Amino acid sequence: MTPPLPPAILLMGPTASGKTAVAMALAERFPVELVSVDSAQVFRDMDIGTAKPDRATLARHPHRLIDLISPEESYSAARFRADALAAMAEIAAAGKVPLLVGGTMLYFRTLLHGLAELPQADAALRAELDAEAARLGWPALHARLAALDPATAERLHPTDSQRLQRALEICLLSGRPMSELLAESKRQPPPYELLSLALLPSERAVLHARIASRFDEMLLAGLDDELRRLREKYSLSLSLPSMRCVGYRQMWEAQDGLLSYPEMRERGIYATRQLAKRQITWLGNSFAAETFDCLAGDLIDAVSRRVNGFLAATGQR
RNA sequence: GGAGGGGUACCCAAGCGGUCAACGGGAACAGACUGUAAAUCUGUCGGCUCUGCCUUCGAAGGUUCGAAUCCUUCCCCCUCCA
Repeated sequence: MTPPLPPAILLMGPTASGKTAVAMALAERFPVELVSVDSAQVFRDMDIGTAKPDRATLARHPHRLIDLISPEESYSAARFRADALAAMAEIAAAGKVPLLVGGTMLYFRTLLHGLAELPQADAALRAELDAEAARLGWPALHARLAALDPATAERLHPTDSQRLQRALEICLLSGRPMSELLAESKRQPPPYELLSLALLPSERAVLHARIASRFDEMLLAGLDDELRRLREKYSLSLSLPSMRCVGYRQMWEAQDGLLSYPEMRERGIYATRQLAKRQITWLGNSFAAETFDCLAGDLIDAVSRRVNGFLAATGQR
């Protein structure tokens, strides 16, 4: 007879679906503590463009895994898993229920399934591979991968730069093909009784309208200045993960005169919509989550009722 | 009023007698995804009874075996001169 697992709640949804509002409402009503699942909110000083909750909200309901690193650094799915499990353990030990909220679906997946034992990122090697790709083109590196790891090469498109780079990195660092290492890995579900909830829009067009007005709000709130300050304070480049975030990248190009202001706005909105689409694809195909229409008027009540039932069933109420 | 330039698919844009349902790019839609994931990449993208057919390149005529491409008239837009 094993002891029952402690409860934890996952709240997933595309950008602009209203995750934060729901999470705040839940935090008001239930003994939960928030953990952010967001690859952009980990960066310090990137507040407006990543739609971080405002100071007052954060003071009332602290979020874990926000403001972890400088925009000069990079985060990773592996680090997220370790950080998230540690945060969850702390919360559970304090008698609270972890509520993981966010839109970075790879991170949710990693939390749910675990990762294979693969070598860490190696900046020097990546730089070498980048240089080689600049000289020969990614299809040439794809051919190189085909010799080292035919199965993975088969699976990857010759222009999928990022995955080709990683697959080569793994082969070169470990001396073994990525496909083998993956095949050896087994699922490592987190030691919690999970309630997975997904927020999805019943009408895409409404989400698109929200995305546009939210982007305009960011511009009004001073995204331009925020990026200026970041560029003064840190040593940044467009190739860093932080500066590839939606909004920052476009604003960077506008500040460098590569885009007009209206073009920047338009492309920022496009990029946000495309991000939302990718998140929706994940939610539609990869997670067994209970879905709620994020456009429904009674969203918060509906989610609250579900959470209430879950916590009652797990003896947490 | 005069002189030029232009109107191409949702948008931008190439084409300038046949190989054009029409290069590119964008958007949109669908999908993939194991240490960069707000990233990276793929597919579809006029319609259909879909190895072919139908309707499209401002409008209407015309030339031609054959036109988005040539001619005529008309409509609209832009620039310059008055």
